[in-house]
Amino acid sequence: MSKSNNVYKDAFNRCLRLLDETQSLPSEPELGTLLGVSRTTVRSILSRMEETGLIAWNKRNKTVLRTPRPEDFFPEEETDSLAEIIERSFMRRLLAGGAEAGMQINELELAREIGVGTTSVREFLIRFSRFGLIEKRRNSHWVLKGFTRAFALELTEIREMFELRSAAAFAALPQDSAVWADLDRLEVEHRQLASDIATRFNEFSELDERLHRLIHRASHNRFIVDFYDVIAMIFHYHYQWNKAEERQRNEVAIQEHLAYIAALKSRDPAKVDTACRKHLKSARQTLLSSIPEGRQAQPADGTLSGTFARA
Amino acid sequence: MSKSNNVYKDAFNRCLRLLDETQSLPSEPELGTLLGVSRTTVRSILSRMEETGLIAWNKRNKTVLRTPRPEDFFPEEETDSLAEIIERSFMRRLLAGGAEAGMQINELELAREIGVGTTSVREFLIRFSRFGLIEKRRNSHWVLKGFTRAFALELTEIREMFELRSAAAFAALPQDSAVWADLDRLEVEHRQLASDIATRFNEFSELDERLHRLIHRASHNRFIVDFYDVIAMIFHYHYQWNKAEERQRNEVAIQEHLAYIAALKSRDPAKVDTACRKHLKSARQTLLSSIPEGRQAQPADGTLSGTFARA
DNA sequence: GTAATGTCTTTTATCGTGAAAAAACATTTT
DNA sequence: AAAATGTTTTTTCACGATAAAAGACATTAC
Repeated sequence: MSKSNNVYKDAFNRCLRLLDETQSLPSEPELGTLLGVSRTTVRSILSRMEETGLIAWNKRNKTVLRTPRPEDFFPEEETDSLAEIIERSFMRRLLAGGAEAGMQINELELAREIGVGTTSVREFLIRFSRFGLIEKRRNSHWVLKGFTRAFALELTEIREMFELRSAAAFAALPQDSAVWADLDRLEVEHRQLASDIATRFNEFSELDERLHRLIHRASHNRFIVDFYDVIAMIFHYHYQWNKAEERQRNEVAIQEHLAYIAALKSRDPAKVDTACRKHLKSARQTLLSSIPEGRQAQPADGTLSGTFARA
Repeated sequence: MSKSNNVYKDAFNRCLRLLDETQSLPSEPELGTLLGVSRTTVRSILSRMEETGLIAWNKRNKTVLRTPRPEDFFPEEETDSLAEIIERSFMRRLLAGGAEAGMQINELELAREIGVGTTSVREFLIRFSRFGLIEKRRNSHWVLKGFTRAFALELTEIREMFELRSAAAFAALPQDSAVWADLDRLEVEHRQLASDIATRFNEFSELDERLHRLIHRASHNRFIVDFYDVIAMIFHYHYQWNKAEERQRNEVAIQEHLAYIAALKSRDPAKVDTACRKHLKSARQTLLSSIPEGRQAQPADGTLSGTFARA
């Protein structure tokens, strides 16, 4: 097996959702742009849609024949890229416990357990190393540094430095900048979510990321913008892992965001600074409270995953 | 060819230099630690040394028979790791000109031109991407962002933020911390270099890196420490590229370093801040002055290297 | 009995290979 | 002639295979 066709399958599924809305599909290049894939992939999608009787396809004519049924879709798990599969699998092991700082990471074993080639695992580890959780020993294995309290403190220290600076830069942006419209839109979405908090509290993390990324972008500094990838990754898995009091936490965070947004709109540096600090402080608390003081919990079944071995 | 034995060759050369100093070599594990390689490699080295008549080897007895001759050494170019070869080759292309922002990077072509497999090039690009000079398009090629003025400004902005914080943390370190001895040692080396500047000015960049790394380590923050890799990489190639006024620049920098060291030793936050700012400001000037305003120069022979292609 | 050497096993680093996907080129349609 | 479709070429992605290097285990020496 050389390469999975997840790009095609994922784009196919997304294209199926498009069928609901129109009677005929646009041109091949247009579809390619829409789905973010090449024309080659678009044509594979169209071929299959024709075969399964979803559309009639003759050159420029792509007429929708019927609404897609559940069985037309490829299974969700077949649409993930290898990198996503490896990341999820790796993070599960990391957070599931038994993964103590100093343990060795075995590429070959990780690859075997996930059922992928070693090259993909190696490339994942290299990419992942920038998050500061693992480290490579020259011509040898990787070492796990652990998702510890120290890690969280180091991460938040940088985050606070970067976000205070970005927020200040944001507030100083000219009135006619497009960001103010983006901010208004985010404010509306925050208010909607706040009023619907009882049922939609789990939608907060996506909104959170969008607001912070918008603010960070005002720094116009690629290192600051890129660093948000580290934060986003950590918070993504942290949210999945720590569901305790999720609703209440998010409710508080939404209010802090609204205050933060108001401060930004005031364009008063002092107010921005205060609101930003307040929110970052509680974000840090949330993250820290989810990390046990000493070490990670042991796995439920009492066995150690083979991926991480004691040094 | 699956893997070059550069680890062995490099360790062999380093071991040869050890022969000058002693009549007999230490135990295998000891040698391994000394050279930073495994016993397997140590034994290969000893085997060859025995074969070429450099030593007599019988179990624990490793007697030196003769001083190594130039022809005993492996050629320098055979001791580089693939990663180093690829990095040098890539940076040469990048800095040699003709590499404008927005150009595409072709993995396959790069691999062919350097004469290595695509896997190694891919891994290099992934590792290199954290420097912020290239960016990956999803399921597609890499894009060159270019070694531009904007890049230098973004880099120095972060550097200044991090170093001011690290320097403050450094000055606050307890008197009995080991770093003060390290700092004293560096001060001595700076004074020695200053008095010998006429002949040894090119040794400054190594000293520069050591001082800044020592200071950054005081932050106790892995992201700050790791970020120095970006700075070190840029300055490394920048120094190789821009030799104009090198001696004078280094002379000035040494004096700034001495003032900076004195400020740190005074442990007065205000003095540290002033000295640090002053040095960072001139470092930024030096870097910026080497980057042409508009774009990189065109290659001398008028042809475009195939590695980078217009978008 | 500790620490070395000798031997065997496992892991890492790198390549060539082949399918998926992108990109380039050629042809047709409007 | 601009923009689509049809066709071919190139590049990316991922794998298995193999030599280098590390690591583990067994044996010997002090």
